Formats: sequence, structure tokens, C-alpha cells
Amino acid sequence: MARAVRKSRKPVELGAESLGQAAECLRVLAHPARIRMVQMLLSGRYTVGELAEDCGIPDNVASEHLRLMQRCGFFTSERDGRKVYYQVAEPHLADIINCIESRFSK
Amino acid sequence: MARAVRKSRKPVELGAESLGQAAECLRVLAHPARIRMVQMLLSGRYTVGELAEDCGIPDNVASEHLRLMQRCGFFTSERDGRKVYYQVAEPHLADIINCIESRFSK
DNA sequence: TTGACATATCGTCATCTTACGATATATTGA
DNA sequence: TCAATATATCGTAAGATGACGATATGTCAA
Repeated sequence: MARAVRKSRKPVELGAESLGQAAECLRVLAHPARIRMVQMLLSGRYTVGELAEDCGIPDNVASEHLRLMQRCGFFTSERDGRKVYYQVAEPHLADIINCIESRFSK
Repeated sequence: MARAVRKSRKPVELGAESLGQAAECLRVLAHPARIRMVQMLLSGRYTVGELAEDCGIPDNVASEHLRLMQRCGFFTSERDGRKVYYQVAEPHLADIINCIESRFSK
């Protein structure tokens, strides 16, 4: 029962390399607490403890999430006394979070 | 060494419910072959075999990826003879893929 | 009907992910 | 110096994920 859309030939888009990176980036983002942390950090600078409390998870777990995201370039951190502040380093995160929000805001 | 950005108070954004859904959606997308399939299907209608070949994976593996994505509402499918065509059902996928592409092209 | 093709499903296994508790490190103030 | 606070790291165990081969289902054509 026939064609509805014409194939304009395979999309060229991303190479295997980039597909892998994109997938990894999405995998890192694909966790409720991590999405929340990105949202928070897009609106300011927060400590591990503040992020952990907001997410309702223990500090050490929050610290591991933050480390993961820092490793892949999402965040940078800087120490201020005994606290460590994290902030967004990857500018494209805002775009992706916007997509997510516009899809999932009720 | 002090504040760079003022906190405008916690972002209200998504509830725990929506965060969970968003995370699940990202997790489903977080695989090179699945990203590729979404890209393909955003530009037309393709069979399991065509998608599998393009991704360089066996048909049964492609079929499992497609099933996963169909389960969470990304795609619908319709049979035409012995072939099955998949197509995009979730309109927001285009937005997210655009974000990904603009980040990872090159 | 039979055989070939296209797709789907199932069981299994290796690997990854996550959370947890315990412990380690760094910084401050007494 | 010591104790308290904030963060980081490590080992581990439970659960999820992904690929594979084998098999099942559905469809067509001879």
C-alpha cells in the first residue's frame, strides 16, 4: 500500500565516528539525576552537596555522576575552600536540554 | 574566588516523573545504530533489511533495535508483502537529532 | 504444497551500569 | 595538632544491555 514519502537518498550526515560520540554523549545524559544536574548547572553554579540534595541522592553518588559528566566534557569544576563548584562547559547541552524540556514539560 | 553567575533559584522544569521518561527516551536513542536508523527514517520510509544494511548489522539485530524504539513510541511499522516498513511517529525526534547533528557534524 | 525470502523472537552470555558502604583526601577552624 | 566538613574514590553486587545463533512466523511465487 505504497509510498507516502519519497526517499531523498540516504542521509549523509554523521560518520561512524561521530555516531559513536553522539551515542556516548546521549548515554551520559540518559539518567534522571544527570539530566537534573545539567538543568541546574545551566542556571548557575552549584556544589556537589547542593546538587545531591536537590536530586535526593547521597553525596558520593552525586560525585560519581559529576565525574562521569566531567570526563566527557560536559562540566568543569573548581574548588572554593572545602566545596567544589561545577559548571557547564559544553555549550550544546543547552540545546539538547531545551529539546527535552519542550517534549516532556507535561 | 567567587561567583561568576548568579543563581536564579533552582530551575523548576521537569518533575521526577518526566525526568524518568526523558532519561528513558535518551537511553533508547543512545546507540550508534539507533541514531542512524532515526536519521534514515526522518528522511523516508525504509525496511528492516535496508536499515540493517546501512548500519552494517545483521537483520535480526536491526529488528531488535527497531522493536525497542517502536515500544517507546518512536516508530510505527506497516507490512507490505514480506517487507516491513518503519517510519517515525514521534515528532520531537527531529529536534533532538538536529541538536545532535549540529554538535557532531565534523 | 514447497521453498525461498523478510522479519521477529528466544535463550544465552559477556559486558556495562548503578548504587551502596567503606575508606581516602582536602580544607578549615579550634 | 585534631576534629569536623566536603568531596572523591574504591570494591562489590544486582540489574540492565547488546550481540549472537537458532528457531519461529509470515508472505510470496512456482
